[in-house]
Amino acid sequence: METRELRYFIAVAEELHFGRAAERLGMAQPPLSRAIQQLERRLGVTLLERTSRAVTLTEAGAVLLREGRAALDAVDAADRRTRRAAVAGAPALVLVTKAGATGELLPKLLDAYAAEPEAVAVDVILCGPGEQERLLRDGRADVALLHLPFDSATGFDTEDLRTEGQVAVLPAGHPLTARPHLRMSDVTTLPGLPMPRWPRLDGTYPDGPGPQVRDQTQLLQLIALGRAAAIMPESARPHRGEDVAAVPVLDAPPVTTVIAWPPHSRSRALAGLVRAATRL
Amino acid sequence: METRELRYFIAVAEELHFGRAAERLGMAQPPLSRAIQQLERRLGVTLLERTSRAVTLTEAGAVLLREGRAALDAVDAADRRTRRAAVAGAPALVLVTKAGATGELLPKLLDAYAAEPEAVAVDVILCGPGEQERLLRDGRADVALLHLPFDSATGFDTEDLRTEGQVAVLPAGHPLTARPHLRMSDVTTLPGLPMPRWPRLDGTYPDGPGPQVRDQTQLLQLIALGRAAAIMPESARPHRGEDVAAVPVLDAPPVTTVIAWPPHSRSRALAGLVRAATRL
DNA sequence: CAGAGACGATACCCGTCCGGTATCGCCGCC
DNA sequence: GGCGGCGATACCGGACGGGTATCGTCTCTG
Repeated sequence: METRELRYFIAVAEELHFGRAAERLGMAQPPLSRAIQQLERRLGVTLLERTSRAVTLTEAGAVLLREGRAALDAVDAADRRTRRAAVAGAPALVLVTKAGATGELLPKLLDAYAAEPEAVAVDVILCGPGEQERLLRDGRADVALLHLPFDSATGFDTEDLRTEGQVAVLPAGHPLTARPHLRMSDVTTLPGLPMPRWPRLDGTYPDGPGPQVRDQTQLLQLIALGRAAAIMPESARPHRGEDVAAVPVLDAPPVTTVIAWPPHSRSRALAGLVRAATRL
Repeated sequence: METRELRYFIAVAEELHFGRAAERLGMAQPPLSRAIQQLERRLGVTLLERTSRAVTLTEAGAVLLREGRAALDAVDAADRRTRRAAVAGAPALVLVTKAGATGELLPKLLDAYAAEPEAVAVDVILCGPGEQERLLRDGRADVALLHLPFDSATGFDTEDLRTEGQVAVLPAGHPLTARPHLRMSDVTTLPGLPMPRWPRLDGTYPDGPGPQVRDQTQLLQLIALGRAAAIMPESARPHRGEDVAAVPVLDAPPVTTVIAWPPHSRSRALAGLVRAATRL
């Protein structure tokens, strides 16, 4: 099976329409039809059920869509990491983490690693929630800082770095800020202070009462304005009070920050960074 | 990057010899040379350093060898799992585990799962130590029973099933068998009873004094003959005494049996099997 | 020191296969 | 019943993969 065939099939399986898939691939429809037929013939498997009105996935097609995406990610990762490895003076490691979520842990880690004799240049990518896994999987990043249980570390090697409780972040002066600590139920049901809605991976937002937010800054501003409340790890709490206050939430699930990397990529540089992280 | 190019490069990178690699690939040497040049040109990266006497990997080449193997495994997995998904009546799940190492856990699991209403056929593969990961990675198997810390579950999702201590297995009548329990140091230094040597993944054996063994049966026979001793999980201990005796080893690392599967393959059947396993 | 041998690169040729255009067959819908 | 949308088929040209023959270079040897 060639990656070209995989790319073709995935386009068709996602569009469920040969014409649109061909357009997306920048080619004409007939060779695409033929390529899919050939793929089916070589596999000995029917991947798509076609009528002149609709195209649907067979069960085997659904399997190939799932597995094929993972395989293409792996091929892309090989491509990207190889290219990066060849550029002299380029960052030898790319670290990805959620924007504004690691507090002082990230600078500490970078400093500690940079102090090592064999340290190499480390690039940092800050991205939105949930994107880290994809970057790690398709080779745009080599290592990530993740927050369990929010992020999923499935398929990666990890080392635990820190476990912490969560705090409720509320507008300064809100009655609850006088309390020494809170419970989840105190915070999730506040009238007039709904929890914000974060975008899904595809950019759409779930339904609900809360305001839509894209990043930490927006969130803090909304809280300061008295339009929202949020629960976040202690270390993500803003330190200089910008009209917001933080109160520990006793029964919020603890958050573990882990350093994660693809299990097969045990380069010297990566090993050094992981070592530096675990010594923090 | 096409899988054909990856296969070619990996062959050359492993052989470090274009002629032998071409032979292994069943093709002539010149087109192979050209394909590698083209791959290097497209990547914009030198992968191999050639003289007329030797071929060596560049750093980027080493990266592509590692990453490319993983990528090819992922493509092969997509191929195999798609083929299997299409065959009606074929086993919908393939479980792999080390031959003779799971004791009664495996039949219990299969029975428990088979009793479920939506159970599908499960094939079982028994293989040598260390091979499970590869089968899981390249799609010949869907789920595995692994023994931490002996096997590595990196890159897979897992659920813990059981943790147990280890026992020393000794020839019946050996003085140590009278003791109620032992320490590692008691067993590893026994004069005339060396620990056996297991084959590596490539089939070669490490150097050392112990006899070479390939499976559990050989091992037990050698122990019964008074030629070896071994340390193994309690559940792997032979139950009908075949001239061997087992004594708990207090300070041996505990062994955890886990059920493991590729993180992206969350099929209904697999989920059912994992559920049955965790309920045991 | 010259010649043989090993090895990767180059030159050149042929067949296959990929991709394009034109068109067909089928089906739902005004 | 004709029109339009959609996937399949037919056919063609060009690119590319793979084969054989040969070269350039380096090393070892008689």
